[in-house]
Amino acid sequence: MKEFPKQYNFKESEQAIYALWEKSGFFRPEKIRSQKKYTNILPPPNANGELHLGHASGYAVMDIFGRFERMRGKKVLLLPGKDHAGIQTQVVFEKKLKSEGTDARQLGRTDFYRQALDFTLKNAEYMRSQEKRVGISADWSREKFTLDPQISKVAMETFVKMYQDGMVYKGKRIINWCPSCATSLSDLEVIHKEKEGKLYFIKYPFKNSEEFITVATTRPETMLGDTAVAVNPKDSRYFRFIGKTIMLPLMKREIPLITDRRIDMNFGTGAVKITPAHDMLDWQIGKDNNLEEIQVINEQAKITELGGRFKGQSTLEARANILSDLKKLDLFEKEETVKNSISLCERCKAVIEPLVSLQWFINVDAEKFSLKKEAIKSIKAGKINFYPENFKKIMLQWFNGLNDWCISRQIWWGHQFPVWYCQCSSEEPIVSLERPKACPKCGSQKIIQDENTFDTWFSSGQWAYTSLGFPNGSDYKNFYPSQMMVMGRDILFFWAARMVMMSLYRTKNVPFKNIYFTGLIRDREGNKMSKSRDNGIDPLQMIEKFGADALRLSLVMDISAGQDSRLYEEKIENYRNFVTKLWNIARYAKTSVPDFCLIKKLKKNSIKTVSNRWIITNLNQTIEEVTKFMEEKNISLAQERLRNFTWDDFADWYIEINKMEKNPEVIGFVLDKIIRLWHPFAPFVTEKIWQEIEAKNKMLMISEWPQKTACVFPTKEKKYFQDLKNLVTKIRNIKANYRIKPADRIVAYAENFAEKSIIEKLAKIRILKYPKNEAKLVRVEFGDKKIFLDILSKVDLKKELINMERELDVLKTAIEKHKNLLKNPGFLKKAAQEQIVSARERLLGYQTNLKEKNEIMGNFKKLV
RNA sequence: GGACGAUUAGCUCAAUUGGCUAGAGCAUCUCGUUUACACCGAGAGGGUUAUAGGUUCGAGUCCUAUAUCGUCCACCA
Repeated sequence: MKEFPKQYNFKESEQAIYALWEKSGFFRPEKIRSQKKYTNILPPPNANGELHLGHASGYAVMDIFGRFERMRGKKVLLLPGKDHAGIQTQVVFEKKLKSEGTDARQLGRTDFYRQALDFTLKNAEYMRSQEKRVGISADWSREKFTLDPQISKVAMETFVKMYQDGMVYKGKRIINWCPSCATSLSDLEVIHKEKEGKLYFIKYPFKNSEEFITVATTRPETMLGDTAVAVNPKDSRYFRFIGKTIMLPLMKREIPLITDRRIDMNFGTGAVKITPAHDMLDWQIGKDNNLEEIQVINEQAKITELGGRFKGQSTLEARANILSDLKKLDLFEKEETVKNSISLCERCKAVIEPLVSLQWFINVDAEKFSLKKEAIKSIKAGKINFYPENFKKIMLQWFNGLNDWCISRQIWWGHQFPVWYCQCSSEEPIVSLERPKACPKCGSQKIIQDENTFDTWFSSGQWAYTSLGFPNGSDYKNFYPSQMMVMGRDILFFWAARMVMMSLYRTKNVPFKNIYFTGLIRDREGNKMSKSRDNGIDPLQMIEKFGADALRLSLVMDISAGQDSRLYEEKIENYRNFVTKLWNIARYAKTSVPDFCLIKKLKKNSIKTVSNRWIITNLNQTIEEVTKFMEEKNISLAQERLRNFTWDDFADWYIEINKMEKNPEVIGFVLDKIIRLWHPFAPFVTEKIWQEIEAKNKMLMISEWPQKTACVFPTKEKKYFQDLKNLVTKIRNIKANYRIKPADRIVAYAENFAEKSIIEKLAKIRILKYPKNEAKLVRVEFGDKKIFLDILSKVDLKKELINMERELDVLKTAIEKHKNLLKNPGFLKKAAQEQIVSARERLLGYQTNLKEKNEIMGNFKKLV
C-alpha cells in the first residue's frame, strides 16, 4: 500500500495537479456530455502588467462557481482572454520606450504598434501562467485577445453599422483632454479630486466707463479666451449693467454682459467670465448664446497664438504673468482660498484641460435604436440578476443620466477607426471596414485613414459576443448569453453597463443572465492597496508561501458580493491551517483504518447507532444548505457551513471525541462527501487527497456534487441528536471542571437502553434508573441539590452561582426543544415554564423579569 | 447638491423571509494533549447590535429621525 504523505506539500502538488486537469481536457466543455450549459466569460485583464489580488479574487469566485456547476454535470465554459487596454498600455509602453531612450514619435505609428503588440502578447503569456497558478479551470484553447483579427472585425462592424443607423456622429464639442496622454477622454475616464485652490477676483471694466464688474475665477489664464460675462437674470446687483459692453482686460476685446439662469448668485461675485472653448458649462452657455469659441490653450496645455503675447507659455506660467499684469493695471481685486475639485486623467493623473475638439461620439439615445432606453428596459424587465441586488438600482440611475459617449482617442495603440478621407473633401468621411480603392466622388486613389483609435471600452464592451465568435461561430450559438459574469465593482459603468448596451444592440439579447460584483481588496487598515503606499500583497508570493487553496479561501472568506474586504497574511495563514486540517482528516482515515476507501453509498446497517445517525443526518443538512447557498451565490455562507461541519462536527466530534462509536464505513462515506463539497473552494488539496486515496483514473474535478442521501431519520429527530451530543459534552465538562467523580451525582435519563449505554460510555458516567414515565426526554440533573451545594462549598460561590444559572438555561433549552417529541406538549410547556422560573428565583433570589415572562408567553401563544 | 452602502465582541466579519440562547476566525486567559494534525483539542471571558423614538406577542433584521464613516455620480465660474 502506498504511504500517505505526512504533510501536504502544496508546492509539489499544485503544478502536477493542474497539469493533470489540463491534460485531461475537461476544461473544455466538449468533454462533458450534458445538455445543460454554463458559461462564464472571464473579464480579460489588461495585458500589460502583473496578476494582482483583484484578478485573483475575481478568478477565485468564477472558478468556485464554475467547478460547482461542472460537478453538477453542466457543460462548463470558462472563457479566458486578454485586453489590449488602450490608453493604459500606451502609457506603460511609452514609459518603457523612454527608459530605452526612444519614444513613440521616433518609431512612427506602424513600428510603435508592432512593438507594442509584441510587448503585449509576451506579457499576456506571462499573465496566463500566473492565472493558472490560481487554479482556474478555464479553457485555454479558446483564449481570446481584443486585438485578434476576428474580434476586431466584429467590433469594427458594429461601428459601421451604428454609422449607418445614425447612431454615431463626428462633432466639434468640448471634451476632456489629457495633455500628458495627448488624447481625449470619456467622462468616465476623468476622476475628480478635492484640492485647495485660489479664487481670484478680477475687475472687468465697462467700455467707455469708469465702472467695472468683478468676476471670480480659479483659472485666470482662460480669460484670454473670454467671450462674455454672465450673471443670473434675477441678480438685482447687476440689473443696471445688463446689455452693456465690457472691455476684456489685456486682450482689449469687446465682450457682452449676458444673463443665464445657470449662474449661481451666491458664488463669488455672482458674475462669471465665459470661456466657451475651455470650460464645460461655459461651452453650453456659449452655444445657447451664439458666442464665439476662442481656443487659447492647445493640446500641450500651452497658450496658442490667439493668446496674444502669452503665446507659448504653459498655463501656469501664463497664470502668473496675467495676474502680475492685472495687478499693474490695478484690475486685480483680491484672492481667496477655496476648496475646489480638479479633474485628473484616470490613467496618468495629469490635470485635464477641457478643449473644443473634433471627436467621434455615440448617440446613446438615437432614434433608430436608443442604447440608453433599451438597456433600461431590459434591466427593469429583470433580464439580469444582480449580486448584490442594489447594484441594479445604481446601474439604472447611471443609464438615466447618460450622455453621449466620446469614443475616439488620439493614441496609436488600439483599433484604428475604419474611416477614410479623400483629398477632395476632408469633411466627408467614408465609413467602411475595407480601405476604399478609390474615392467614390472624384476617383482619386489618395485616401488616408482617420487617425483616431477607439476607446478601449468600445471593444471590450462587445466582449460578451465577440469572444464567442459572433455572429456565426458555433460557440456563440451554443454559449450565448452566458450564465455568469463576475467583475470588480469599480468597472460597473465602464464595462458592465457598456456590455449591456452593446449586446442589446447587436445580439438583441442581454450579455449575461447573472452578474456578480466583487469588492475591492484592502489592506489590514482598510486602505486601498497601491504601489505608492507599498501595501500591496502579491498573490503569487502568497501562493508560494501558503498555497493556492489557502489564498483562494482567504479571498472569498468573510465577503459578500459588492462589499470591500480586507486581506493580510494571518488570514491566509489561517486558511492554510484549514487546508492542513483537511489533509490530516484524510490521512488519519487512510492510515488508521485498514483498507480504507471512499464510500459512495452507505449500507443501511452501518448507521444504527446514535452518533452515526447523528453525523449522517448532519451531513445531509450540510449538503442541502451548502448547495442552496451556492445557488444563491453566497460563497461565504456556503463555506462557513461547510467548515463548521468539517472541522467541528466531523473532525473534532465524530472522530476525536466520539472514540467508541465511529464506523470506518461512515468515515469513508462522510470524507467522500466532504472532499467533493470542498473541491470548488480548495481544488488542489481535495484533488490530491482524492488521488492519494482513490488512485484511479477518474478525477475529483469531474465527479458528481453530493446529493442528500435518503434521510435516515425524520428530520425532527436531528435536533434531538444534536442535543444528545451537547449533553454529553456538557457532562464531560462538568466532570472536568469540578474534578469530581460524577457517577453518583450526575444522572441522565435516556430514551431507551441503547442510548443509555451510549451516554454511559461517552460521558463515562453511570446512569441510574430508567424511569418509564419520562418517555423520550433526555435530561441532565445535577443530582440532589444538597450534593451539588457540597461541591459549591469548595469553590468560589459567586462564580458557581453564575455557572449554575447557565446550566439551568441548558436545562430550559433541552426541555423547550424536546417538547415537540412529546405526545402531550401542553403538559411539558407548563412544566418547563414553572420549573425554569421557579428554579431561577429560588437560586438567585430575584424575580423573573417582565420581558422574559412576555417572551415565554409569546412563544406559547403562537404554538397554541 | 443627488444617490447608495455601512455602523454587531479588542480586531476582521456572519446572522439565509422579523422567531429558538446574536455566531465564526484572530487575539487574550484556563486546562488538556506530544504518533492524524503545536498548522492540535476542550473550555472561559468579552455584546444595551451607533443613538433616540415607533410598529410587533417578538426587532440586529421593518419604519422615522440623528450622528459618524465610506463609495459613486453631478457641479464647483
